[in-house]
Amino acid sequence: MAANIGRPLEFDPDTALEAAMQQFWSKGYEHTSMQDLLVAMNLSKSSLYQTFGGKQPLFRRCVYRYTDQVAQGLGQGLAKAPSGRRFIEGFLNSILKEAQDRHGPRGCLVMNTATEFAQSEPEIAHDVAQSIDRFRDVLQGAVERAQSEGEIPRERDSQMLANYLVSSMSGLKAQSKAGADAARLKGIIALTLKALD
Amino acid sequence: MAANIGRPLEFDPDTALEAAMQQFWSKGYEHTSMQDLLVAMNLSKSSLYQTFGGKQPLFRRCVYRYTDQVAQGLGQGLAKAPSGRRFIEGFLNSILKEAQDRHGPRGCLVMNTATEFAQSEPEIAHDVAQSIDRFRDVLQGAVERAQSEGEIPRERDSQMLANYLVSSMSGLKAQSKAGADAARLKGIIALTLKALD
DNA sequence: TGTGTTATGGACTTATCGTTCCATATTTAG
DNA sequence: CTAAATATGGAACGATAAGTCCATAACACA
Repeated sequence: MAANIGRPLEFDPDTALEAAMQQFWSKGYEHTSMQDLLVAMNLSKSSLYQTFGGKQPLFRRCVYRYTDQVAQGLGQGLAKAPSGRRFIEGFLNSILKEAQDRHGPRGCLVMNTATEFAQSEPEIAHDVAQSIDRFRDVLQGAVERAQSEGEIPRERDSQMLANYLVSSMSGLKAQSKAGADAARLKGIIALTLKALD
Repeated sequence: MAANIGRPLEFDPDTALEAAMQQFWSKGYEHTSMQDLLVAMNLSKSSLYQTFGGKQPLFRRCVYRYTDQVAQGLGQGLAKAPSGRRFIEGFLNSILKEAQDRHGPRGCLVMNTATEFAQSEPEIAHDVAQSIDRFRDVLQGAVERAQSEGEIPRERDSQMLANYLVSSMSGLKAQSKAGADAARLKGIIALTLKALD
């Protein structure tokens, strides 16, 4: 496939992609210029175009990468968690930490993308919907584990609960980004968990 | 104050502002160009700059206008509602209608603005935080009315419940914008209401 | 009617955007 | 050592953005 002939790349595409993702996550698509990307990724314009095809294709790869990382991270967290319920609690509480992150609260890249593009770009809207369903599926696994462990009533619809958790996460991250303090977020989280009983 | 001397305006500033707000709500700040605004508002560039000062000041006035309209609309809805609880249910269910709106699901202009600017523009972040608190205050009134009517337990913290409702609304609107269908939204709404019991 | 005041339309300016292109550098295969 | 292939750096391009400026139009008042 990839011919091993010719001059070799002077950068690691994966590292560059990660840097681009961080930029888009912090500033959104429109507020990130090519210049910003070139600096963050530490490569030349030609290399960016040759390797990633341009700004928009790069962005879509970043959203995909983010989705993978988050879904995979949640899956691993669930595997290690002492119980499904505890995992869900930890998942919601982790939003509190984001506010103290060095980047500040950046929200969820997928939902940020939905806000920026869902209305105008059908292809990106499709990516977003797929990402959301991936998050939902992992959380549904957590709900079902909690049900099997007796921490959530078995008769509840696990898929709906998972949809609810995705929606709640999105709301919480938006509140955090909009300046809500820790006390407010904690209160919202506590109420959110009530719906699981 | 406003001198009534000189050539009179050929447009109604309030109508123009409403048109600008609809544009910003539909497309966001960056995706709305001056050209878009001039067409939507039906006025000349000079008039826009003279009357509104430029794109950013116009945008902030639009966000303020939106906040006023929503807060006032909620207040009137609450006054007419048969009960506090019923008002809250109607408030959440109204998000379902937005998806069938001729504009499509546009989310909440205030939260869209938070997503686009909270990280980079402190002044706008301040406006956003104020708007959120105004929404919260109206909803807190609804919660307290429901408590006095025996539909929500009196011992619950009405302010926290109101914060929770704001966050839930924001999450729901984001899900709607991201393509969630009516069934999914209804399920989330039903779960959201459980937290009030 | 004339003067001061504000509004309007449109040309113009300046900056920045994403993208393309080409000459040059660096590698592998034969 | 040569030729083919790929990567890189930087100049140049076309488009579009927001914002400014000025000549002209339309009013109120005296």
